[in-house]
Amino acid sequence: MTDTLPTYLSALNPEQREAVLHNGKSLLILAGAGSGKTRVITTKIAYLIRERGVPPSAILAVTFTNKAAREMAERAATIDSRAGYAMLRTFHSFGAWFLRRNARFVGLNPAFTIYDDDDMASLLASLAPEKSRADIKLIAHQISWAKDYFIGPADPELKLINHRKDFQKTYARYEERLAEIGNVDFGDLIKKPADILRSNPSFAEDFRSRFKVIMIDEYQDTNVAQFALLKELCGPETYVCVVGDDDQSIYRFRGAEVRNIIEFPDRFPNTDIIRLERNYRSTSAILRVASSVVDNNKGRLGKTLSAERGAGKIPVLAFLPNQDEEAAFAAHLIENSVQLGASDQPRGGKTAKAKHENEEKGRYSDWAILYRTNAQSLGFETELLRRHIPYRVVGSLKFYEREEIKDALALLSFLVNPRDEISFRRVVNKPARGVGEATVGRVIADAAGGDLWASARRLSPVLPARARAGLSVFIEALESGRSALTYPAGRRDTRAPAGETLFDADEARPPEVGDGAVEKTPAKKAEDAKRIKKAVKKPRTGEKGEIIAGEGLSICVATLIQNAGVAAYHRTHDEIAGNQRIANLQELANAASLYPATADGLLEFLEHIELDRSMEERDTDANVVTLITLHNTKGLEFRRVIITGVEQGVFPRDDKKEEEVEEERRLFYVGATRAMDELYFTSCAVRRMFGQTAIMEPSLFLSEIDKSALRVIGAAPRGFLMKTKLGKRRAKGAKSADEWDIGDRVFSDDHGYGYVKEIRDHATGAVLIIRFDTGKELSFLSNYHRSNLTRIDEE
DNA sequence: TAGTTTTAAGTTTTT
DNA sequence: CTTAAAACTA
Repeated sequence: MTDTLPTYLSALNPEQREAVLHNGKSLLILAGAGSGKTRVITTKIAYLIRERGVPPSAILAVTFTNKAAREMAERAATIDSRAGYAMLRTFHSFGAWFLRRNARFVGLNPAFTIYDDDDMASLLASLAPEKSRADIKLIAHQISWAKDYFIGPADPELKLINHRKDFQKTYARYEERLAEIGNVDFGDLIKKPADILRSNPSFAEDFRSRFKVIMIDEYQDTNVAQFALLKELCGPETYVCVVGDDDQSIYRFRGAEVRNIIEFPDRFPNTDIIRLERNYRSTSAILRVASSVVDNNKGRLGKTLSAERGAGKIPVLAFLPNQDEEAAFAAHLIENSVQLGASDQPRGGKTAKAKHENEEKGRYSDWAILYRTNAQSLGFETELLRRHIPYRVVGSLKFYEREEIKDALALLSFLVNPRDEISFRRVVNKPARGVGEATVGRVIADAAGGDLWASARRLSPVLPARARAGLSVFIEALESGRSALTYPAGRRDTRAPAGETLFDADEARPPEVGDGAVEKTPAKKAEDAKRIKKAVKKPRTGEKGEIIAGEGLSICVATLIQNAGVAAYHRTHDEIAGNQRIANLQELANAASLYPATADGLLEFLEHIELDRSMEERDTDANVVTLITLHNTKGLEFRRVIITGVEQGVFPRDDKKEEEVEEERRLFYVGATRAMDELYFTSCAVRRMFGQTAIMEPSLFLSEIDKSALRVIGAAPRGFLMKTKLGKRRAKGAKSADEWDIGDRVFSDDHGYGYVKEIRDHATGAVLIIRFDTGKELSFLSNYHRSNLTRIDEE
């Protein structure tokens, strides 16, 4: 039996094994939901190292999220520890890595910081102050869109995004200004590396020898620019393996191009295709529901998932009157299942197995509540809190969106890059220290696109007393932050001249072609992860509310925040909210303690924050319910899933065009296939949206499911699924008609006088269409709006 | 310039 | 309804 496969390979099914052992030119793995795709990738990495002698550093594996990258690294390392030396990153983080090492090709200082969408908008606003915010946002969006499609300002294809000449001009000016500042935006992290490789053929040829194997996960969500980058990274020797599922492409709005996966075999000649269609996650009842919706899509490769886990429970669709009931329903389901487990708990001695089963039954962490938009989480949070059900909200980026955190980060960014006008404007007078618009304007004009820190220093003596004093505080704070840093290696003079950048362009690191010397060891990475957890868990704050410095980079962060007067401002300004803000700043400082107190460490810290804002280390052991957007569930699985708000206008939104509806269908498919054992849908008759109570219809997707595939709870609206006779409902409608008649005069506190124009039936009673004297027409549900609407009896 | 009041606008999904 | 920007006042 010496010729049998090693255990880690024999554990795979034939298709998975074929995918792992495949060798040839390029490979496309079409992996359905729950088909063990991650396992294939991680095993393949280990296999290449073990059996094929591929050096780990010659393997590049690209994932979609940082979380996925971490997970993959962990799993691969359990098969072979050397896998930890492979490069596992997101596309953007790979782009940043590449760009820092090869920035000189595009005249960029390697110490760039990364602008997020807000910074992008601020920069655009400073270029075109006459434009409204909505316009700025649109332009910002179109520019990122262009970059996702690998279109520069000079490319004729730009017309396809916005044909107007002034858009082209704005884009060009934006690029110029960004280059002057020396920063990059998200799109640049992909586009610039591709540009560099494309326009430097001999360098590109050298670089291609670094990575012999390139694997890309979630390939269905890559965009045109990422495809271009992939093409540039591939030499004649490179082995390319992409993995994806066209039915799970859900990031079109961000430039994802499903065609990348559909046309992959055409773009990479001699591609072999392997399909993974055995689903190990969900029961067939769940898969049936998921497939019946996505089957309505036209543009897809098509596949048939087979359930390896048997029939299972029929998914439940609950029609509920409103959001509160929806939250209560979800909470009730969870509570019930957990209590069931608890009450079954053995009183006396029972076997460990029985105990284990009970525990499984009763865990909060089996449950996930899914919703389309982050805003929907609120109602569930309230209800879960009330019932003392533990939960966690995944992925709302709130922490880094808090004003105090953005301010602190802007201070740090400015410290790294004193040409960063956007950060400078944000923090120079925050908290207010007498540096007004006029002074800011003078400094910016004086710097003329150059070093603002130096200009501030130079101008300070000639400014009026108040501005001078304020600016001095700002400059001194920066200097205190800088002196908390050690300078980059190789620099003799630790005392930098005033206003000098931490990194100078001429000091740029030499280009790196495949050395990989600075990569962290797997052990180091694991240790870092532990320290992150520890630091984040224990936020300490000083007694008087000052920010306490820990070790490493936190000294710099704490010093800077402290001396800029930010902490003092929050402390004195708002006692209640201020405490929270200071605690947040403290948390930021704590997170920084993991990085060395060097300029490089600061850069690394900022980059980490820009590229991975999720903050939470997913603590899989915690026994809590997960609240999460449908988008965020990609790659996750839960025993029991509740998909909420399955209503027309919410999921899908009604303003969707056909192609976008297809994308929402895929999102439905992604959400439903997260469930292992039980799946629930909730659909409300009424929902508070935009500050108004709207009458909802069940989602189009629900009507695409065969009624035998779902168990329906609650009253379905008429005409939906159940083919009830019209007359039956009429009788009920007549009931409410004795309260309301067409033509009744009504009064509403919000909208004034009006009359009943129409009465319609709905799941929970009559719907009144009221035409107000203002000309506005609104719908009211008679059972839920009585307080808002009164009938005026006329003679 | 800072703080307050008023008004308007916006709510998808994320690296 | 909430949040953010603009306008206004001290």
